[in-house]
Amino acid sequence: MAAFSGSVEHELRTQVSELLRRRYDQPVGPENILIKLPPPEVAADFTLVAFSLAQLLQQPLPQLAAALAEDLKANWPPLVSAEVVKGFINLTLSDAFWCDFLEQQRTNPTFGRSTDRKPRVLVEFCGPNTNKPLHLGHLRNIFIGYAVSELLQAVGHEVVRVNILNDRGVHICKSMLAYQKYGQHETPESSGIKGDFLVGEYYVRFEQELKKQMEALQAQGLSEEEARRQAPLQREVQQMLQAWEAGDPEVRGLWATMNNWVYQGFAQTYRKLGIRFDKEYFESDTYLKGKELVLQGLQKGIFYRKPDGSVWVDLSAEGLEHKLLLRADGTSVYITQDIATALERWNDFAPERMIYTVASEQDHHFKVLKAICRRLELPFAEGIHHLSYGLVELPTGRMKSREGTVVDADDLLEEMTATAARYSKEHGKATDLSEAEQQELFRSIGLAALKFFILKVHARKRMVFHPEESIDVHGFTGPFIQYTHARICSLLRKAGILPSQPVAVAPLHRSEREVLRLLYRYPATLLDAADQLEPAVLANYLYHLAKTYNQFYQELPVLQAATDAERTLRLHLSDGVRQVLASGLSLLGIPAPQRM
RNA sequence: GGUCCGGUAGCUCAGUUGGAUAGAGCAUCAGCCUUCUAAGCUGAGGGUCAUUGGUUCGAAUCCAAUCCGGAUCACCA
Repeated sequence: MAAFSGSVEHELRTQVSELLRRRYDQPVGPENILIKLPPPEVAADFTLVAFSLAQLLQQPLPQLAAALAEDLKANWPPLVSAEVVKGFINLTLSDAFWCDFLEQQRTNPTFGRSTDRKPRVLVEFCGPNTNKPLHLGHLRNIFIGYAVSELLQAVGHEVVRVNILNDRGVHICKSMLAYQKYGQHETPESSGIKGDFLVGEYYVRFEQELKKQMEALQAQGLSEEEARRQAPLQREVQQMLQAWEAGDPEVRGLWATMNNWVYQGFAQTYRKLGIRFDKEYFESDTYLKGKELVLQGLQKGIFYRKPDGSVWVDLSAEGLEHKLLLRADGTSVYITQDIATALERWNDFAPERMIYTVASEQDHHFKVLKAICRRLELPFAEGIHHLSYGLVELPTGRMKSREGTVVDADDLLEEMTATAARYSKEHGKATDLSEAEQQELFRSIGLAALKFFILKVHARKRMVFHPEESIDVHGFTGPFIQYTHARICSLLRKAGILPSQPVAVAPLHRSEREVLRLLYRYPATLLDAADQLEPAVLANYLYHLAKTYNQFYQELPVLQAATDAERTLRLHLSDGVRQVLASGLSLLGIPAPQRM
């Protein structure tokens, strides 16, 4: 059905271009012809904006618009009316056109998706530390990254979904050290605590114990900075990091054990969220690489060495600053690792683009990364793209792990599920389902509420997470769209086998047309959302479609329609909406239950 | 201080890339279930699109300046 993605606009542009050339003997390229969608109060399907054409052709606007409307009516068969209002020409297409569109749409299970193949793209998202559970911030990252992956795939890209595990460093050693001191060989099995939460508890424990030690030292008159440096735990954790880097078997063993606990915990959470990765990259694999690349750059004179031995790059030509790449002791810093990881990904998959789903705090970091890769003339440099999203804040302000204001992903999911269950039971919903089916349903409704609440906001915007609003099921929410879908499914079940013949051309009601116009926009919406890497575009569209369908549903009977032709049309129309809602929700990673 | 991002209804957000009288949801108020799932639908009130100037047939949208909020400018990751 790629043929229908914007085909009317395309055809219209070509027509208008040709008609203008004939009438005024002047070439007007199709790209100069502006087609818009009329506002709701105008009962037309498309609007041709003539202001700029009048200017371009040096013709008086009223005459030009009138002439163009006449020419179009005479030469473009699908058109039944062309009304001129000021500089707008409002175009209405025939009922036959829309019925034909519906028939094509409905019988095409992949309507909206593009069949042409586009280059391979790599999308990184999630990026957790392996010392604590996933939290609300990761959820926004994951939802955006996953939906963008789905969108890119839907429009024809081959997509590689990757995760990056920050599995080494001093913060990882903190939970290890605390476990070593206080753990008493506790395991997820022995404690009954999910692995990532168990490790997280020791991370918190470390910070608490360190704080105690620091307070004792500060009481003796040391500054906070000095107290931190001298605290025994701080020294021990540094020693542990060195032991880890030296490959000490005992430390490495503990590290592997605890990380595996965390990974098992993450895997459970990923499953609940309905996401997966094609490949996971571990920082512990790449943190030593990159050094070679820097030394090559140094040889080529792209970088320079300071007297202390550290290596730097001067990015002032790009409006950036001088950036350290290797410390005086030869060890690499974060950005050096990132170059190495990018190279590894390039070697693994040779993607046209590498999309990094990372919070906007790191906007500057990615500018620098890209600039350095350009300097090194790495083949993937231009393909580096930072998919930047704004922080999630709570009504009380930013989440602070030290202040215990972090919302854990697992807890949140449980709450959403419980709320969905409470609502369903209070309202006597889905009572004909089995216990297991109900549980599954509640989970999918809770997930829908959460994902949609986050995805409906444009990624670049900061957002405040209001718990009460996020679990709402009314209005502009995920459950509302699910509900519309489930209601259509119910309708179609009652209708039995759908009439297979194409709909007879019946005069269309206004609300039927509005639904058709929206269905028609689905392919273009997907292209737009994928192009912008913006799931919110799709989320907004889906809400709009569901809302418009509900208006139709309220206004016109389907099963009890007056004529067979109307009944068939409305059933087909409902089926078309059902299909697009299911398709769109799936791209957002939201399940579409058939009853609720 | 430099750079980047944001500022639209009481609150949370859209706004078809410069087009028609700026739209939704929540909240408030008033209606609609003997008919296909009321997690729905209809209506009302609610706006100096941060401010000021500019660009033009036309600006929430583009440009400039200013104000407010946030992020960033680490030998942290």
